Amino acid sequence: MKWNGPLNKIDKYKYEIPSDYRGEQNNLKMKTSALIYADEKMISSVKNDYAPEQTANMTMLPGIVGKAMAMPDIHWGYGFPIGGVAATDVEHGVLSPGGVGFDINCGVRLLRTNLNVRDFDYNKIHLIIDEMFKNVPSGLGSKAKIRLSLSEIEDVLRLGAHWGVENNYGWDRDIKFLEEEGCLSNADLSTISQKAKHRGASQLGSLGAGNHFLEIQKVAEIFEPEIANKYGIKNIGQIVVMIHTGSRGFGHQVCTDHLRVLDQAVRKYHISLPDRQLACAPVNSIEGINYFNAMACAANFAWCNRQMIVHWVRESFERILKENSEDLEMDIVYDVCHNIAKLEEHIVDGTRRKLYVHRKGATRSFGPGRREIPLEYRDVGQPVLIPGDMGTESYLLAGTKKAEETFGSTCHGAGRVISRNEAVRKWRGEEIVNQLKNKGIYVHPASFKVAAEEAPGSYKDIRNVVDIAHGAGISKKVVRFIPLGVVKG
DNA sequence: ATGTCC
Repeated sequence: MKWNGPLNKIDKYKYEIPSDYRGEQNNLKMKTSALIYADEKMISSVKNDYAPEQTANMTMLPGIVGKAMAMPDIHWGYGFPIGGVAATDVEHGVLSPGGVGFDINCGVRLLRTNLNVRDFDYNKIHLIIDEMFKNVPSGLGSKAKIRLSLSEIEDVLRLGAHWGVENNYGWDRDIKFLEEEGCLSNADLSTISQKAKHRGASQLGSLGAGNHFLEIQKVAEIFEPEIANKYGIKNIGQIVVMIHTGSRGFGHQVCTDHLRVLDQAVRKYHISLPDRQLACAPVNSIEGINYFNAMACAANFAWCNRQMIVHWVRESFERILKENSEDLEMDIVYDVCHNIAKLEEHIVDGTRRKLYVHRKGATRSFGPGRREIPLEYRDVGQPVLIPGDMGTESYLLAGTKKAEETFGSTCHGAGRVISRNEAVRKWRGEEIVNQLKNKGIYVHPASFKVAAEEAPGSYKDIRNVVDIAHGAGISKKVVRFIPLGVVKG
C-alpha cells in the first residue's frame, strides 16, 4: 500500500498531511493536520506504507487536541500506526485501544553494571547469555516458572512492580527508577475477564517472542558526559543490560476484550470513524473508563514482568561471575513504556491542560523539571531508552523541553521495513546467527525462525530514526550502545 | 505483539 496523498515538507525533520486532505473515507473530515517526523532519507519508507493514511485517520478522533503525530519509526499498525501519538480532551475526547496497541506497556528497561569489556573475559558473555536464556522463559507461548493463584495475579495487577519487589524480585530502590514507579493506581480488577487473569497467571515472568529480547551491550559512544554520568553511565566499554518485553498474553487479552466492548460503544455514542480499528469510547463513558482502568492492570502486569526478569538477569550474572549483583552495581537506569495512554498535564497554546495522551510505539520524553521524573534525573530530563535491531546499536536519550510539541513524546525503536513472513523467505536463521557471531555478537534465539524474522535487514536504520528525533529536538542523544550478546524470544 | 481462528 503506497501513499499517494499530500505530504508537505515543513522543515528538515517534519512533514505534514494538511487538514483539507480527504482520505479513503472521504465523507469524514480531518479535524486537524497530521505531522510526521521524518527526513528526506526516511520519507520514502514512510510513503511506502499504509501508515500515513492511518496518521490522517487519527485526526478524525473526537476531541483530538493539537495535531495527530507520528514518530520517525512509524509503520503500519492496528488502527493507529506504530509510532502514533494523539492527545484527547478530558471532557470531549475518546480513549482508543488501537492508540495503545495489543502489547499494553510494552517497554524497555536498562540495567547498568560496573563491568567493562576492557577487563572482561569475553567468553563470559556467551555463558551469561546462555544462563539468562535458561533462567528467563522465552519464545512463543512461553510459560511462567511459578504458578500464581488467581488472588496472587490480582495482587500483581493492582501493585505492578511493587508486587515483584515485595516478593523478593529485585531491590527496594528499583521502584524509584521506573516510569510511574512501576504502578498505575487506577487499575480496576472488575474490568478484567477471567480468561485474561488465567492467561496472565501462567505467563508472569516470561520474555515472549518476536522483537522481545535481553541484550548485554557495551557503551560505544557518550554524547553528553554530564547527563550520562547522572544516569550512571561513566565509561566507554561499560557493560549494560537492556530488557525489552511487555504484558504478554494478558495485555493482548485485555485489548481484545475491550475492543469488543468499544466496537459497540462506537454505535451507542454515535461516533463516526474512518476505520473500525479506531474503535473508541468517550473518556467519561463507562466503556472508556473501564478500558482505561483495564489498561492500567495490563501496564502493571508488564512492570511486574520486567521486574521479575531483572531479578533473574542479576542472578544469571551472579552465577557465572560468582559475584554479588549489588557489588556489580546492577542498578536500574530507567524503565519506559512505549505502548500506553496516560492522563498528563501539557501546555496547549499557552494554557496548562489535562489530556489523555496515547503513545503507540512512542516513548515519553519529558524534559527537565517535570515532577514525574525521579529527583536524581529531574534537572537533566528523563532517560529515554531506544532499542535498535540485534545487530546494530541502541540508544539512551534524554527527554527535552522541546518535546512539549509532541506532548512529551519521541520515537521508540527501529521499526520494521520488511514483514516477518518476507524476512523468513529472505534469510536463514542459522546464517543470521553466524553473521552476527562474526561481528562479535553472540545470539541465543528461541528458534531459528525468530532469528530470520529479526534479521537486522528487516529493520529501519536505527541511527536514522534517532538522528531525526535528535535533530527535531524531541529528545537528545546521550549514549550509544553496541550489542555483545542477545537472548531472542 | 499474540495459545498468529475457540
